[in-house]
Amino acid sequence: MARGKGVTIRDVARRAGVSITAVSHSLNGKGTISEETRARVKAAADELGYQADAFARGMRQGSIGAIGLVMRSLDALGDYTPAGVDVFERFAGILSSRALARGLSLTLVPDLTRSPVPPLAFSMDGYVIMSPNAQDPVIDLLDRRGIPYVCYGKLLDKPDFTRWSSEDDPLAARQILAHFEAAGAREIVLVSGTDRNAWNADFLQEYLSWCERHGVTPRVYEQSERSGLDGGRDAGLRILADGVPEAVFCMTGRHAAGVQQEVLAAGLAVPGQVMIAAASDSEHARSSRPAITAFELNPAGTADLLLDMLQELLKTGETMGPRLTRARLRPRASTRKD
Amino acid sequence: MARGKGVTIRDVARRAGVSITAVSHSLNGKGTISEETRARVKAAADELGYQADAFARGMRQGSIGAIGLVMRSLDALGDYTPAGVDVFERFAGILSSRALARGLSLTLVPDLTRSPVPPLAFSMDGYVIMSPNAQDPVIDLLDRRGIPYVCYGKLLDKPDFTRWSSEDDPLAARQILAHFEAAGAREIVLVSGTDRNAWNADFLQEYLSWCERHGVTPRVYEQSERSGLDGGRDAGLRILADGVPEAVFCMTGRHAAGVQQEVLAAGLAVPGQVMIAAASDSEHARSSRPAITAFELNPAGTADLLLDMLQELLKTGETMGPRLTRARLRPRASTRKD
DNA sequence: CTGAAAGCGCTAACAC
DNA sequence: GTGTTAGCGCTTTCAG
Repeated sequence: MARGKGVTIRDVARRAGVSITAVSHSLNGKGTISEETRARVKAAADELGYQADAFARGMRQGSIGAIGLVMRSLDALGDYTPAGVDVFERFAGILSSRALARGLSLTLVPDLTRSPVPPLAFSMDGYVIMSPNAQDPVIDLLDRRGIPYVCYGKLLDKPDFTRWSSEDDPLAARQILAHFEAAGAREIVLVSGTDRNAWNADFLQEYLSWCERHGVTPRVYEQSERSGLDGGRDAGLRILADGVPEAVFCMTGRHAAGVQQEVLAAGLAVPGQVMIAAASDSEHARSSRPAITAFELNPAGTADLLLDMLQELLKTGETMGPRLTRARLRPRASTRKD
Repeated sequence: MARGKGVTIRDVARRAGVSITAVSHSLNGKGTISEETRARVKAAADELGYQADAFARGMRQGSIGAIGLVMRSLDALGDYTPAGVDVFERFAGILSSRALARGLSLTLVPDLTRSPVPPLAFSMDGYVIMSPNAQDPVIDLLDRRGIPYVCYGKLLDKPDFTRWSSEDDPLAARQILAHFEAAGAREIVLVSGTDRNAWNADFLQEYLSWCERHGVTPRVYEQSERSGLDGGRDAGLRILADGVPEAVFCMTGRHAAGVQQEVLAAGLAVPGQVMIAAASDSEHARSSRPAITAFELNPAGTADLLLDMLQELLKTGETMGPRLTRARLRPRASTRKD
């Protein structure tokens, strides 16, 4: 059952009146087969609805045309509910359709280090790891097993690791800081996430370096990515208690929306007195009033680059990275100062 | 490469000083093996980090612990971008983690009838088809190949088909109509989607039957699920042009938000003059002002029921359905009449 | 209780 | 150009 209707290469060979080698070679364009035989075999295969058994083939060639996706940022959540960041919600679907276009199927594999590990997990051709953490056990496991992988986001603790792609986060960080600056803000607050990934680290570092260059005391408020709107409100209250800043930059759209609610509730004007922006766009950012300026990430472009790298890695055993895409800043009312 | 580090059953056998049969039986709890041997084998397997090759195993037993997910509602979109309906965005992730808990991995397979079909596609143990269309070619293909599947949503053109699960849509439809009625509305308009699936059909049918029972002339406005907020605004304008109703019921949260924007723009009060509700919750519905009443679907519960059915089907060759879950009506300000 | 051996469907040497 | 054959790693009779 579930095995290509039981039509084997032997059936096709019999039908076409040739050997099974002839069938294999014809269908895979491998050996030296006359055009005529090739055509006859193809016809026979079509008539029978022949489809090479993926397992048998995989067993012989050691690869099967399937890659796995591990979403580290979602592993913390039991139910894989989107964390309110557009890019997470969309990436699996986008990667899957991009992979399909290359003849690869995409399997979602939650945390490989937790049992039960699905049987196929260690037989994937390779993996895409989204938002790997520092000292990520999943990365260790793949290394130990010698399974090829590429990452969406760099490995914080392995600066020599190059097989990653992502939006250019430091660039985006500088861009938003310049955006605030151009609108006249100097006292800028950062609401960062708590996951130990490159995304948080890069923005934090650029922020700190900006503060240093401008002689401003940094104000960083940590808030779990998963705390959502309420976490944003919490951060907002803490920020206001410490003194009203000219601008607040949040890593997630939900946090930004929460901060904005509290800022408005305190009777402050957005963007008049406080500007607000987010490092990742989401429905919350778009539909808040005023709408919140945010970066639209580029999961589609990044997915393509990651697949390029992974395929190269599978083929040649190595690949060169990192490869960067660009996030697009979407200026909205929350930072419009005129 | 990518093959369990190359540790085979033979290596384990040698290490434990037994035959490969003993290893296989020990690890799978199959034959009659002494407790002592079993323990020795297990120890050897652990030390070597042995992991049975999924392809070899799959080849022998014809199944591999992997199921496929086809999202018909998203196949129409090239990039699998969520259509603004919570349940689509979440279902893949939820199903994947629920499947994992049962030792199954989940592979996303966009439209099986379009090439190139990934190699594994026809070797899946079974499939979950989300929102199958009427006369769905994917269903035909699976039937032809004899590949087991279950559906999220019934097959409109196959009333005898029972291997499906979903929220009880007719019940939800009656519930929202009663909700409107209780708030004093009689002239109710339906903004339906255009996909030919059970979801649309069931709501439409209950709506028509309600109208008939109440001697009200039905007013149905079709709008593609993919038209989003703009589509909702368009529907809103058409509705207002035809006469202001007491209530508008939209299949998607985005449509509802769009309709509400136009209703408010026309100077009408929501819910004072026009009430609005949606058949599926989404960020749009929640963050509109006033917030829009909507049904919160139950993808987690439905995923479990679907997996129950699929596993039963795989094991016994048959399963009984349909199995219904319940959507929860979330009353919000858009229908609060006091 | 344990092991030898057949064979799943396929690909790739290697003969013819 | 074409066919024979040896396995890939595993499970499963079937003898011992």
